[in-house]
Amino acid sequence: MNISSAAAQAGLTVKTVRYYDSIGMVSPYQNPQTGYRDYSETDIAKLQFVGTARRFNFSIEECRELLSLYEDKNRSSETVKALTVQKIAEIEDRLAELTTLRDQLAHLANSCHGDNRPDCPILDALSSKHGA
Amino acid sequence: MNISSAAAQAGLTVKTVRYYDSIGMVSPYQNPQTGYRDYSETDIAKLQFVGTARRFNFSIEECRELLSLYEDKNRSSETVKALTVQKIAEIEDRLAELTTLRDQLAHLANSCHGDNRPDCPILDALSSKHGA
DNA sequence: ACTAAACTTTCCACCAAGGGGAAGGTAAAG
DNA sequence: CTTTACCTTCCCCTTGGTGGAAAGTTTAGT
Repeated sequence: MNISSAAAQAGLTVKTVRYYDSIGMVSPYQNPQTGYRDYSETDIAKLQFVGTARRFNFSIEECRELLSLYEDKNRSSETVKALTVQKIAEIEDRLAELTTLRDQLAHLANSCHGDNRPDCPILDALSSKHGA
Repeated sequence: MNISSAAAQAGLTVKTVRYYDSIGMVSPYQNPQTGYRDYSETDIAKLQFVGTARRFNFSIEECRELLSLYEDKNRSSETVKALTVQKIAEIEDRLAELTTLRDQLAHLANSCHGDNRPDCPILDALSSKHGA
Protein backbone atom coordinates (compact mmCIF):
# COMPACT_ATOMS: atom_id res chain seq x y z
CA MET A 1 0.00 0.00 0.00
CA ASN A 2 1.32 3.45 -0.88
CA ILE A 3 2.05 6.07 1.72
CA SER A 4 -1.02 8.25 1.26
CA SER A 5 -3.41 5.32 1.68
CA ALA A 6 -1.44 4.13 4.69
CA ALA A 7 -1.56 7.58 6.22
CA ALA A 8 -5.31 7.83 5.61
CA GLN A 9 -5.87 4.40 7.19
CA ALA A 10 -3.90 5.41 10.24
CA GLY A 11 -5.41 8.87 10.53
CA LEU A 12 -2.05 10.55 10.10
CA THR A 13 -0.58 12.92 7.53
CA VAL A 14 1.85 11.70 4.89
CA LYS A 15 4.51 13.95 6.38
CA THR A 16 4.06 12.36 9.77
CA VAL A 17 4.24 8.84 8.37
CA ARG A 18 7.40 9.68 6.49
CA TYR A 19 8.80 11.20 9.67
CA TYR A 20 8.03 8.03 11.61
CA ASP A 21 10.05 6.13 9.03
CA SER A 22 12.93 8.59 9.23
CA ILE A 23 13.25 8.12 12.99
CA GLY A 24 13.00 4.35 12.70
CA MET A 25 9.61 4.12 14.41
CA VAL A 26 7.67 2.46 11.59
CA SER A 27 9.81 1.57 8.59
CA PRO A 28 8.08 -0.18 5.70
CA TYR A 29 9.58 -2.08 2.80
CA GLN A 30 11.01 0.30 0.27
CA ASN A 31 11.11 -0.60 -3.41
CA PRO A 32 14.79 -0.42 -4.45
CA GLN A 33 13.92 0.59 -8.01
CA THR A 34 11.51 3.45 -7.38
CA GLY A 35 12.26 4.26 -3.76
CA TYR A 36 8.53 4.10 -3.05
CA ARG A 37 7.53 2.96 0.42
CA ASP A 38 5.17 0.00 0.59
CA TYR A 39 3.15 -0.37 3.78
CA SER A 40 1.99 -3.80 4.92
CA GLU A 41 -1.03 -4.42 7.14
CA THR A 42 1.33 -4.86 10.06
CA ASP A 43 2.96 -1.52 9.32
CA ILE A 44 -0.44 0.16 9.22
CA ALA A 45 -1.41 -1.41 12.54
CA LYS A 46 1.77 0.03 14.01
CA LEU A 47 1.02 3.46 12.58
CA GLN A 48 -2.45 3.33 14.11
CA PHE A 49 -0.98 2.22 17.40
CA VAL A 50 1.51 5.07 17.45
CA GLY A 51 -1.13 7.58 16.36
CA THR A 52 -3.39 6.57 19.19
CA ALA A 53 -0.58 6.59 21.74
CA ARG A 54 0.44 10.07 20.56
CA ARG A 55 -3.14 11.27 21.02
CA PHE A 56 -2.86 9.90 24.55
CA ASN A 57 0.01 12.30 25.09
CA PHE A 58 2.75 9.70 25.00
CA SER A 59 6.00 11.11 23.61
CA ILE A 60 7.75 9.65 20.60
CA GLU A 61 10.21 7.82 22.84
CA GLU A 62 7.39 6.45 24.97
CA CYS A 63 5.58 5.36 21.83
CA ARG A 64 8.70 3.54 20.76
CA GLU A 65 8.75 1.74 24.09
CA LEU A 66 5.04 0.93 23.99
CA LEU A 67 5.42 -0.33 20.43
CA SER A 68 8.19 -2.70 21.39
CA LEU A 69 6.09 -3.95 24.30
CA TYR A 70 3.17 -4.33 21.91
CA GLU A 71 5.29 -6.47 19.63
CA ASP A 72 6.77 -8.53 22.43
CA LYS A 73 4.29 -11.32 23.04
CA ASN A 74 6.11 -12.26 26.23
CA ARG A 75 5.93 -8.85 27.84
CA SER A 76 4.32 -8.42 31.22
CA SER A 77 1.43 -6.02 31.57
CA GLU A 78 3.00 -4.38 34.61
CA THR A 79 5.54 -2.53 32.49
CA VAL A 80 2.80 -1.07 30.34
CA LYS A 81 0.70 -0.19 33.35
CA ALA A 82 3.64 1.55 35.02
CA LEU A 83 4.15 3.72 31.94
CA THR A 84 0.47 4.56 31.87
CA VAL A 85 0.30 5.40 35.56
CA GLN A 86 3.31 7.65 35.16
CA LYS A 87 1.69 9.38 32.20
CA ILE A 88 -1.46 9.93 34.26
CA ALA A 89 0.64 11.54 36.98
CA GLU A 90 2.29 13.84 34.46
CA ILE A 91 -1.09 14.86 33.10
CA GLU A 92 -2.38 15.56 36.59
CA ASP A 93 0.62 17.73 37.36
CA ARG A 94 -0.04 19.68 34.22
CA LEU A 95 -3.74 19.92 35.13
CA ALA A 96 -2.93 21.34 38.54
CA GLU A 97 -0.55 23.83 37.02
CA LEU A 98 -3.04 25.00 34.41
CA THR A 99 -5.85 25.21 36.96
CA THR A 100 -3.77 27.49 39.17
CA LEU A 101 -2.89 29.58 36.16
CA ARG A 102 -6.49 29.88 35.06
CA ASP A 103 -7.64 30.88 38.56
CA GLN A 104 -4.98 33.54 38.82
CA LEU A 105 -5.76 34.94 35.40
CA ALA A 106 -9.51 34.84 36.11
CA HIS A 107 -8.91 36.74 39.32
CA LEU A 108 -6.97 39.38 37.43
CA ALA A 109 -9.56 39.61 34.68
CA ASN A 110 -12.30 40.06 37.28
CA SER A 111 -10.47 42.88 38.95
CA CYS A 112 -9.96 44.70 35.66
CA HIS A 113 -12.82 46.96 34.63
CA GLY A 114 -11.87 46.59 30.94
CA ASP A 115 -12.89 50.00 29.69
CA ASN A 116 -11.14 52.96 28.11
CA ARG A 117 -9.31 54.05 31.23
CA PRO A 118 -5.57 53.31 31.22
CA ASP A 119 -5.60 51.92 34.75
CA CYS A 120 -5.14 48.13 34.53
CA PRO A 121 -4.72 45.69 37.42
CA ILE A 122 -3.57 42.97 35.04
CA LEU A 123 -0.53 44.94 33.88
CA ASP A 124 0.09 45.99 37.47
CA ALA A 125 0.22 42.35 38.49
CA LEU A 126 2.53 41.41 35.62
CA SER A 127 4.91 44.21 36.52
CA SER A 128 4.99 43.50 40.24
CA LYS A 129 8.14 41.84 41.49
CA HIS A 130 6.26 38.97 43.08
CA GLY A 131 5.00 37.88 39.72
CA ALA A 132 1.93 35.86 40.58
CA MET B 1 24.20 46.25 35.33
CA ASN B 2 25.77 43.23 33.65
CA ILE B 3 23.71 40.46 32.15
CA SER B 4 24.11 37.88 34.89
CA SER B 5 22.94 40.27 37.60
CA ALA B 6 20.05 41.37 35.41
CA ALA B 7 19.07 37.77 34.78
CA ALA B 8 19.22 37.00 38.49
CA GLN B 9 17.07 40.03 39.30
CA ALA B 10 14.49 38.98 36.76
CA GLY B 11 14.54 35.31 37.70
CA LEU B 12 15.68 34.28 34.23
CA THR B 13 18.75 32.57 32.85
CA VAL B 14 21.46 34.55 31.07
CA LYS B 15 20.74 32.62 27.92
CA THR B 16 17.09 33.58 28.05
CA VAL B 17 17.89 37.25 28.62
CA ARG B 18 20.27 37.24 25.67
CA TYR B 19 17.59 35.54 23.63
CA TYR B 20 15.08 38.26 24.54
CA ASP B 21 17.56 40.79 23.25
CA SER B 22 18.12 38.83 20.05
CA ILE B 23 14.40 38.85 19.23
CA GLY B 24 14.08 42.53 20.08
CA MET B 25 11.93 41.98 23.14
CA VAL B 26 14.19 43.64 25.72
CA SER B 27 17.28 45.27 24.22
CA PRO B 28 19.61 47.07 26.60
CA TYR B 29 22.35 49.55 25.87
CA GLN B 30 25.39 47.83 24.49
CA ASN B 31 28.86 49.23 25.09
CA PRO B 32 30.36 49.85 21.63
CA GLN B 33 33.90 49.18 22.87
CA THR B 34 33.43 45.89 24.67
CA GLY B 35 30.11 44.72 23.27
CA TYR B 36 28.91 44.11 26.82
CA ARG B 37 25.22 44.63 27.48
CA ASP B 38 24.28 47.09 30.20
CA TYR B 39 20.84 46.67 31.74
CA SER B 40 19.04 49.67 33.21
CA GLU B 41 16.39 49.47 35.92
CA THR B 42 13.75 49.91 33.23
CA ASP B 43 15.20 47.01 31.25
CA ILE B 44 15.10 44.83 34.33
CA ALA B 45 11.49 45.77 35.00
CA LYS B 46 10.69 44.70 31.46
CA LEU B 47 12.51 41.41 31.90
CA GLN B 48 10.54 40.75 35.07
CA PHE B 49 7.34 41.66 33.29
CA VAL B 50 8.03 39.28 30.43
CA GLY B 51 9.13 36.54 32.81
CA THR B 52 5.88 36.80 34.73
CA ALA B 53 3.77 36.93 31.59
CA ARG B 54 5.56 33.83 30.26
CA ARG B 55 4.80 32.03 33.51
CA PHE B 56 1.17 32.97 32.88
CA ASN B 57 1.39 31.02 29.64
CA PHE B 58 1.45 34.04 27.36
CA SER B 59 3.44 33.38 24.19
CA ILE B 60 6.43 35.47 23.17
CA GLU B 61 4.30 37.40 20.69
CA GLU B 62 1.63 38.01 23.32
CA CYS B 63 4.30 39.16 25.74
CA ARG B 64 5.51 41.59 23.13
CA GLU B 65 1.99 42.95 22.82
CA LEU B 66 1.47 43.14 26.58
CA LEU B 67 4.82 44.86 26.94
CA SER B 68 3.90 47.53 24.44
CA LEU B 69 0.58 48.03 26.22
CA TYR B 70 2.47 48.22 29.49
CA GLU B 71 4.68 50.96 28.11
CA ASP B 72 1.81 52.87 26.52
CA LYS B 73 0.47 55.11 29.24
CA ASN B 74 -2.57 55.92 27.11
CA ARG B 75 -3.65 52.36 26.52
CA SER B 76 -7.11 51.21 27.47
CA SER B 77 -7.50 48.35 29.89
CA GLU B 78 -10.01 46.62 27.63
CA THR B 79 -7.30 45.48 25.22
CA VAL B 80 -5.35 43.87 28.02
CA LYS B 81 -8.47 42.30 29.48
CA ALA B 82 -9.44 40.86 26.08
CA LEU B 83 -6.04 39.22 25.75
CA THR B 84 -6.35 37.78 29.24
CA VAL B 85 -9.85 36.47 28.70
CA GLN B 86 -8.72 34.81 25.49
CA LYS B 87 -5.78 33.23 27.29
CA ILE B 88 -8.15 31.92 29.97
CA ALA B 89 -10.30 30.34 27.26
CA GLU B 90 -7.25 28.66 25.74
CA ILE B 91 -6.24 27.29 29.09
CA GLU B 92 -9.73 25.96 29.70
CA ASP B 93 -9.75 24.20 26.35
CA ARG B 94 -6.46 22.58 27.23
CA LEU B 95 -7.81 21.65 30.67
CA ALA B 96 -10.82 19.93 29.15
CA GLU B 97 -8.63 18.05 26.71
CA LEU B 98 -6.24 16.87 29.39
CA THR B 99 -9.07 15.90 31.74
CA THR B 100 -10.58 13.66 29.06
CA LEU B 101 -7.19 12.17 28.40
CA ARG B 102 -6.55 11.49 32.07
CA ASP B 103 -9.95 9.84 32.52
CA GLN B 104 -9.40 7.58 29.54
CA LEU B 105 -5.95 6.59 30.69
CA ALA B 106 -7.18 6.03 34.24
CA HIS B 107 -9.90 3.80 32.90
CA LEU B 108 -7.33 1.77 30.98
CA ALA B 109 -4.99 1.56 33.93
CA ASN B 110 -7.82 0.33 36.15
CA SER B 111 -8.71 -2.42 33.74
CA CYS B 112 -5.13 -3.66 33.56
CA HIS B 113 -4.14 -6.12 36.24
CA GLY B 114 -0.49 -5.10 35.93
CA ASP B 115 1.17 -8.41 36.70
CA ASN B 116 3.46 -10.80 34.86
CA ARG B 117 0.86 -12.04 32.42
CA PRO B 118 1.24 -10.77 28.84
CA ASP B 119 -2.47 -9.93 28.53
CA CYS B 120 -2.80 -6.14 28.58
CA PRO B 121 -5.98 -4.12 28.00
CA ILE B 122 -3.95 -0.94 27.60
CA LEU B 123 -2.08 -2.24 24.58
CA ASP B 124 -5.33 -3.70 23.26
CA ALA B 125 -6.91 -0.27 23.44
CA LEU B 126 -3.96 1.41 21.75
CA SER B 127 -4.06 -1.09 18.92
CA SER B 128 -7.81 -0.93 18.34
CA LYS B 129 -8.88 0.99 15.27
CA HIS B 130 -11.16 3.28 17.19
CA GLY B 131 -8.24 4.69 19.08
CA ALA B 132 -9.78 5.93 22.29
C1' DA C 1 52.67 43.88 36.56
C1' DC C 2 51.21 39.11 35.74
C1' DT C 3 48.22 35.52 35.82
C1' DA C 4 44.15 32.87 36.51
C1' DA C 5 39.40 32.79 37.22
C1' DA C 6 35.15 34.50 36.09
C1' DC C 7 32.88 37.00 33.35
C1' DT C 8 31.26 38.44 28.52
C1' DT C 9 30.50 38.26 23.32
C1' DT C 10 28.96 35.94 18.80
C1' DC C 11 27.95 31.89 16.26
C1' DC C 12 26.37 27.37 15.32
C1' DA C 13 23.97 23.32 16.49
C1' DC C 14 20.27 20.97 18.95
C1' DC C 15 15.55 19.49 21.35
C1' DA C 16 10.09 17.89 20.12
C1' DA C 17 7.22 16.69 16.39
C1' DG C 18 6.54 17.54 12.61
C1' DG C 19 4.93 21.36 8.42
C1' DG C 20 5.94 23.79 3.89
C1' DG C 21 7.62 23.75 -0.32
C1' DA C 22 11.20 22.96 -4.16
C1' DA C 23 13.27 19.92 -7.53
C1' DG C 24 12.91 15.83 -9.77
C1' DG C 25 11.37 10.87 -10.62
C1' DT C 26 7.15 7.62 -11.27
C1' DA C 27 2.47 5.76 -12.01
C1' DA C 28 -2.11 5.80 -13.45
C1' DA C 29 -5.72 7.61 -16.37
C1' DG C 30 -7.49 9.71 -20.46
C1' DC D 1 1.31 10.48 -25.35
C1' DT D 2 0.37 13.68 -22.27
C1' DT D 3 -1.54 15.34 -18.19
C1' DT D 4 -2.36 14.78 -13.55
C1' DA D 5 -1.48 12.79 -9.37
C1' DC D 6 1.50 10.59 -6.91
C1' DC D 7 6.12 9.71 -4.87
C1' DT D 8 11.13 10.75 -3.36
C1' DT D 9 14.83 13.48 -0.92
C1' DC D 10 16.40 17.89 0.70
C1' DC D 11 16.46 21.88 3.31
C1' DC D 12 14.35 25.55 5.99
C1' DC D 13 10.75 26.96 9.46
C1' DT D 14 8.22 26.67 13.79
C1' DT D 15 8.55 27.67 19.84
C1' DG D 16 11.30 29.04 23.38
C1' DG D 17 14.94 28.55 24.40
C1' DT D 18 19.69 25.42 25.92
C1' DG D 19 24.46 23.85 25.16
C1' DG D 20 28.97 24.48 23.75
C1' DA D 21 33.12 26.51 21.22
C1' DA D 22 36.23 30.20 20.34
C1' DA D 23 37.61 34.55 21.54
C1' DG D 24 37.64 39.00 24.06
C1' DT D 25 37.23 41.46 28.92
C1' DT D 26 37.19 42.35 33.65
C1' DT D 27 38.27 41.31 38.27
C1' DA D 28 40.83 39.20 42.05
C1' DG D 29 44.85 37.61 43.96
C1' DT D 30 49.63 37.70 44.31
